[in-house]
Formats: sequence, structure tokens, C-alpha cells
Amino acid sequence: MKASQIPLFTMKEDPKDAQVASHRLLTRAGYIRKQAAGLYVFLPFGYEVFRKVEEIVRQEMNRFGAVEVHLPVITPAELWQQSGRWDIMGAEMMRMSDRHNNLFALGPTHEESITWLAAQFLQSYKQLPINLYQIGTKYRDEIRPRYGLIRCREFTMKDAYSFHMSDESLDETYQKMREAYRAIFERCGLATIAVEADSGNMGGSGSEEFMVASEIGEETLLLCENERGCGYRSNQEKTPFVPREVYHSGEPSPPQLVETPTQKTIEEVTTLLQQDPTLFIKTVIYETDESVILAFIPGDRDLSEVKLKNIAGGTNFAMASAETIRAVTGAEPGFAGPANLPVKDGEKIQMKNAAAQRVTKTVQIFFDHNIKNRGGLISGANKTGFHLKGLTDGRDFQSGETKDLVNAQAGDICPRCREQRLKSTKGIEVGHIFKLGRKYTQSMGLTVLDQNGKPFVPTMGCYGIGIGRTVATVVEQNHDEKGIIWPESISAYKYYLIGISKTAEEKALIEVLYQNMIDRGLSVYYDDRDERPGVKFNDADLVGFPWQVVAGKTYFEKGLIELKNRRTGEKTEVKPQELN
RNA sequence: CGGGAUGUAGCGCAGCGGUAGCGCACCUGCUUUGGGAGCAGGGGGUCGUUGGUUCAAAUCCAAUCAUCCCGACCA
Repeated sequence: MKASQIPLFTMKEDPKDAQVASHRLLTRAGYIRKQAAGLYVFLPFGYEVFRKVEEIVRQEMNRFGAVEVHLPVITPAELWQQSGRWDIMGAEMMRMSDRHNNLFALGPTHEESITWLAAQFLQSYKQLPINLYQIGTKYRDEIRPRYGLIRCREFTMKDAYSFHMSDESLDETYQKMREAYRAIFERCGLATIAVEADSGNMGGSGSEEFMVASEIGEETLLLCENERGCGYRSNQEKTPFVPREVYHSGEPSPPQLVETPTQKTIEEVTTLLQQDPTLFIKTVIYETDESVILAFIPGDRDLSEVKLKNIAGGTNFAMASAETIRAVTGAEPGFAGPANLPVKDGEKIQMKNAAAQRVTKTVQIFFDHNIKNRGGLISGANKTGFHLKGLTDGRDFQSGETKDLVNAQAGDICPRCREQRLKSTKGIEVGHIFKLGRKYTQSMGLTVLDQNGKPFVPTMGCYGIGIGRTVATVVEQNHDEKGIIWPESISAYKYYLIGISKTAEEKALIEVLYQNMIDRGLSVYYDDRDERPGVKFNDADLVGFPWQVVAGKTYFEKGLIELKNRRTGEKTEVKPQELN
């Protein structure tokens, strides 16, 4: 292809709304263009790369036994209502209606759709296992689209869904998908880290995420430290908390009220009372449409919202409003604690919601493992302006069956080997594999007949890769101050041909060289613009094809071209026939 | 949705009550041609939108929309 056929869309200056390397460079080099927040046009080079990634994904999925289909982007509301996600998905799901006022959603994901499809033709255990996938457009009305292709509202995902008669069969496919994912990312030139992950609102049991280590990563990963480590890798959301040192009790004493008129945070109260934050009980209050949730955790640590949400369940999980806090503690926010709490676990209370309607919510109370059987603790007194000292589990409050509620962090003990410390790194999620279980097959009513002729509800797996995000993370990992450095496997073109000619005769010679390369089936982009050499060199570096071919003086004199490796900068003079 | 910031030519920006400007890009011509050329000429903007204040608004005020950054969702 020539510049006169596919123009370059390069820019000299960074667009001001692009913050991260991939967004900046993909825009400047003319691969993508933003049309609205989280909505991007793929320009010719960008679409070429996109299709290369897609093709690698397709090949590997096929190789590992998956079958490609294509599902509609517009999905009828009934499917979502059947699974119960029409309400749960909330504003993230873009909705629309047709001329008959039938409701639809622009599919943010396709579990319902594929399960509906499976129910159309799956009848017998003999048809299982089966793994169906598609490469399709998804719509998610993200609260905050960000970082160019990394977080879009319209994006392309390869999503695969497998159906099985047994957990063993699911496990087998799950392992195959894991291998396929490794192969895909490796072929794309991406270094990924597979970590244990939380399943989020997808439901199901096991799941792993494929992460690309990056400073702009939105996930925190915890890894078992160094070579002696056990290899444990997990998303912080999922990592069980194992404290570095056992939490000890404080001085035993009867409960004592202390005045803390303005001190609300743990930090303020520790300063006032001159006590270690580990002796505090931090109270965190959340609410859902159905319940008010109180969590009690060690004062020096942060609550894991994901863990709490998974334990508590419910819809529209969010921090409790000040009004709710007053309703359950009888005090202003900042003075809540487990002792003298006016409400009990499981109690139903009347309160007003944000729309000032009267609602009934159930109180749920959870204690972290590290509160159990301890004494001499300090916490809010459920009385505005006061805290309580000398609190003891079993006497002043009942921790009952405790939970893991705390976010693990770097420096904590590895929950698997229980020896090494964890270290942390930031990561971008490019792929995610789940063991989904029967959540969708059950709700969508998918059954097949088993060996005994009895109806059986198959179990499911699902496996996703963000195509555009993969492109973006490749750029995050492969660039320098001059531009992008594409791995050969997904570069739009292999060679960037720069002709430097002073006369029409010379230009004609380069044209012949280009034609020869094309005739030999080489992937080459010829910059035939009438620009000065410097302009072309800079654009070649910016768009980042792996090899630059310069045809100039040495070509006219000796018939040799200069071959430059974009990554290493290494230059050699070769005969054109040597290119492949 | 909360907190912060920004909307002026394709891109990056200045102007902050008195006729709309700069650099790059673009068009024409000449000269140039191995790391973002020079000269000369030229085209292009209802100053995000709506309303207000004023003799006069890009500029002041209000509302609204959009975009970006920081927090809760996800490939």
C-alpha cells in the first residue's frame, strides 16, 4: 500500500485529551480517532492491527476446539428479565425500544443470549461439551470511559461460552481456554500474568484474569514474592488476608466511655488516646436496596468492598448515607461500633430511602476474623462524641461466625504457602476466564437429556478477551519516545518503505522496487509522499512498523537498501531480494 | 454520581469589554531534499450552546451541554 492510497493521519503534537501512552500514540500515529467519550473510529492502520489480533484470537480459539457464531448486538429484554439481570445491570446497560415499544438492550455481554441459543439446539448429553464463541461489539455505558481504547463504551470482545455435563468436563475446557489465552497473548507479543480473580456479578466459582503489568493498570495484583515464592498470583479483590503479625488484645478492662467530641476517624482517635490502630475496631456501613450492612474490621486495615459485597449480596451495594448511619447507630457518622448497637443482626428496620419513601431493610452484621476473641479494643460508642475503650469479644459484643473482610496488601503473608510475603503490582485486565456454573442455564431453562433420559441442567464456562484493549496494551508495552514499536505478528505492515529521490528517474526506480516487493507478497507500506526525508523518518518511527526500508543513494549506486530495525535501531545494508 | 479542570480554525494554544489572533497542518508558486525546510501569496472560526448585563460580549453573569483528570463498575 502507498501513502497516496492510504494517507497517513499523523499529528505532530499530542492531543490534549490523551493521557496515557497508548491513547496518545495511537491517536498521533493515526490509528484511532475519538468520536465521543469512549467511542473510537479505527482508521486504516488501526483497523488492520485490530483484524490481525482478531485473527490470532480466532485461530487459537478454533485450535482449542471452540466454534465461532455471531449473536445480535441488540438483545430482547425478555432474555435479561429471565436471568434477573435486567434490573441488576443498572445504568451500565444501554437500553432502547423499537417502534412497538418493545424493550431491548445493547448487549454488554452475552450469557443470556448464548444460553438462549444453546437451548434452541442442545437436546442430548451427546452434544456436550460444546464451546461457542463470537467476536462482537459490546456496549457498556461506563461511568467513566478512560484511557482511550482501554476503557470504552463500545468495544469488541471475543466471548466464548462452554456447556458441560460435569465439573470435570468444564475443568478440561477451562484449562484449554487458559492455554489458548496464553498462546494468543504470546503471539500478540504481550507479557501477561494470570491471577486468581473475583467473579464479580457474573456469578460462578473459579476465575482467572490475564493481566498486563502496567502503571496505568486499574487492578492491584498481589504476587508471592521472589524465586522462593510459591507462585501464588491473585487480584487484590480476591486475595485472602493473612496478617503479618497476629493481632493481639489490649489491656483488659471493663468498657469505659471516653469523650471524643470531634475525633471521628481512626487516625484522629488514635492520636487523642495514644493507642495503636490495631487495637481499634473500624466500623464500615454499607447499604443495598434490601439491607443495611455493618462490617467490623481491624482499625489499621481497609475494608474489601468486593469481599463484603459477595458475602452480603443484594442490589445497588453502596456506602450508607449519613441518614442510614444515624438510623442504625443512633449517632452521627464517625461514632459507630459493635457494642451498645441499637440494632441486631437479622433485624428488620423501617427507614426512608433517597426518594423519601418508607422502606424496610434487614440489618446484616459481619465481623472480620481478626476481631475474634480479642479484648481491650476501642471503637465508636454509638453515641455522638464518644468512643468506648476496653471492649471484649463475647462480653461487650458477639463476633459470632467471622469473615474475611479486609483487603490484603503488599507485605502480608502469602495465603497459599504461608511463608513468603506478598508484593504488589498494577495490572490491566485483557482476558478473563470463568467457571460460571449453572446460574444462566438454570434461569434460562436450558436442559438436555442425560444417559438415563432424564433432564439435566448443564454447567457453563465463559471466556472473554478485549480486542481493542489488547491492541492498546501492546502499545503500552511496546513504545519509545518516538512512537510505537509493533510486534511483527500484529503490525499493520511489516515494512515501511522510505524513498529518497531527487529526480523523477530515481523516484521511478523506487516505484519498481516497491512493485517487486508487492509482487513477492511482502507486506509493505510505501511512503511515496513528496516530503523531505526527515518527515518520513519521523512518521515511520511514529507509526512503528517493525522494519524500515530506506532506498536512497546506496540503492541508486550499489543496488542496496538500508534495513532498519525499529526496536533496536540497528541498520544493515541488504539486497532487496533478501527481504522476506 | 461526588470532587477538580477545560471548551476560541483540522491539531496545539494566546486574547479576558471596543472590527478574531499565533504556531503547526492545508491550498498556489518558486527554491530546497538522508532526521519534522525557506520565501511569497492564499483559504478556513455563528469563540460549545442558550439566556442575561452593556451603547458594545470570545471577554462579565447565569444556566446548560461536552470533554478530561481523581474516587465506586468491567474485557
